Formats: sequence, C-alpha cells, structure tokens
Amino acid sequence: MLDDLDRRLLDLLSANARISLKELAQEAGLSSPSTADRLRRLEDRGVITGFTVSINPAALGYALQAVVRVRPMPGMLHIVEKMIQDTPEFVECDKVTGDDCFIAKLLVRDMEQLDTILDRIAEKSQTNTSIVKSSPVKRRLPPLASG
Amino acid sequence: MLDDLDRRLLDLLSANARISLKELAQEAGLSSPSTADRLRRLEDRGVITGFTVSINPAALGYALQAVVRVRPMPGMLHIVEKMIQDTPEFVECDKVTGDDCFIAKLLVRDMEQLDTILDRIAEKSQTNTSIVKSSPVKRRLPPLASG
DNA sequence: GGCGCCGGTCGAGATCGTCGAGCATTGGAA
DNA sequence: TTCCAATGCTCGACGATCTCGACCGGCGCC
Repeated sequence: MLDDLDRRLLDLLSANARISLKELAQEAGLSSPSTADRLRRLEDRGVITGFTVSINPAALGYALQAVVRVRPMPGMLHIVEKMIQDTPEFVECDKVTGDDCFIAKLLVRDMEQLDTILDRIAEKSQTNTSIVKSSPVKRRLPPLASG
Repeated sequence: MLDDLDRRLLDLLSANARISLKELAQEAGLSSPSTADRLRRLEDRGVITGFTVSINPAALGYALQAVVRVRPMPGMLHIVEKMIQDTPEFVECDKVTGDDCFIAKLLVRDMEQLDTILDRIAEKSQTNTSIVKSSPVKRRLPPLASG
C-alpha cells in the first residue's frame, strides 16, 4: 500500500510539515518533482488528509486538560453531542461502545471554567472526568509498515 | 497574549500548514516578511510546537480505533507505561487522575490485533476498552481569544 | 521634543516549485 | 521474442516564493 519512499515522506512530514519540497526530496533521495507527485498521490488516495499546526495549550493559557467520559441521559444523546460540538473547549470527541457514549478531551484555563462547562453537560448526562497529569505518548503516527 | 493577526495565522495554518508564506500573508493582510516574523515569534514563544501531517488511519489499513483505560496492578505502573510507549499502535496516551491511570488511543488492523495487544497489557493491569464508532469532534484548536 | 524599541514595508538576490520533455523499467499481447 | 503502453523517474528552465538588509512610522519614556 505504501512503499519505503512514501513512509519516509510521511515520517519527515510528521516531524515537520512545513519542510520545503526540495529538502523533503533530498532526505528521501528523490527529485523535487517526483516528491511533489508522491505527495499529491498520497492526498488523492486519502492517506494524507491534511497538514496542521500543533500548539502548546499551556502557552495559550489552557492550564488544565481533562478527559471526560459522557453518558447522556435517555433521549439526550443528540443534544449532548451537539453541546460538545458547540463547546470549542472540547478539542476532540469520540463516540464509543461501552457504558460511556462519548469520550472527549477538554482544554480549560482553570478549575472554574472546567466546573462551568461540566455543569452544563451534567444537566443532560452522567459524566466522569479525569484530569490529565502528563502525556506519556504525544500524538504520533501509527506504524506505516506494508500498510 | 495573541493578537488578531496571530489568531488569524493560527487558524489558517490549522487548516493547511503547508500554505505558502505569501498566501498566508495575503489572507492575514500582511507582507511576507512580517508574516515570517510572526511565525518565528510564535514558535519561539512556544505557542506553535510544530507542524504535522494528519493521516486517515483507515486508508492505511487501520480499520479499528479504540480508547483503552488502563489501571496497572500495584508496582507495575512504570512497566505498563513503557509497554504503552513501546507499542507503536498506541498513538496517544495521557496519564490521568481517577481510578484509571492511563487513557490511551489505539489503532489496529483487526480484532485479532486488538486482542493481542490488549492481552499483553492485561497481564500487568486492568483494562477497559471502548471501540470508537465515530468522531463527532475531529481534533481542532481551542478558542484562541485573548489567550 | 527627542530617543529607542517594536513591528511594519519595500526591493533585490537567492532559493524553491512547477512544467514539459524525455528516459528506463515493467507487464501484457501479438 | 518483440512491440507497446503505462508508470514513475530525472533534467533543465522559467516563474513564483522566500529571505535579507535597509528604511519607515507609531508609541512610550525620559
């Protein structure tokens, strides 16, 4: 599915997505045009879905990070889902199997804001909140081998 | 902490981190050199921690995505943490307060692989696994207002 | 008012990306 | 075996982009 060169390109891009085509090409042992081609193909095939910036929440005043498990009360599923989507402090949310319905990640400035947001959610669901103490694995790519 | 221009730049970059400086500058109403300056300053201040590529796991054969809560058995905390870090299919892991010690995201090709990986973890901890059915909120930036 | 700092623009030279042309390899069909 | 088409690469040149130095203007502070 991916060959060695594709994997190499993805690795390089995951480390720095704003690297120049030329440098990317050099590191991969290709010419720029073929590197550009491969990138285009990876996007066309839907392997690469985009390029984005990662920020340090703490540097923006988000001192607290929490993982919230949410179990909406009967009939409230869609309302709760929309509340989460409409609350921009939720930066990620998955709908999952099991007792909980949603598992979401929340960034807040302080305890007060955490409390405010959770109160609003808790009107329509049971929640279980864990404060993030550290992140032993920062977001990374899965193994790309023979995809 | 951030002014309107910084926010605009971050927004644009979060949508497409490989956009050219020139285009970035135009969209923000600045010249390229000052745009480059601002980017550099955002990195220096630690607001921007990097630029990365986002991939579609399904396009790479990762058909299943799971959220695993992990509670290591007494004395096993560091061993379990290392196991998670050393298992590349764990693409994200937070250490949290509460009954669970870790909450991790796992990408696997099929149930068999899920089973294999969880078995290995479960030798040294209690685990609770939720399969991701959908993602109502895809990873996004938190509000940048007057941050 | 005068000064220095911060953040901006401008223009030129260097660097980079893109396009067309052409080449090598591969696989299938005659 | 030979031909042919498709694929994926390189090369070179042109146009676009980035970067660097020089300079400008507003603002706060003596």
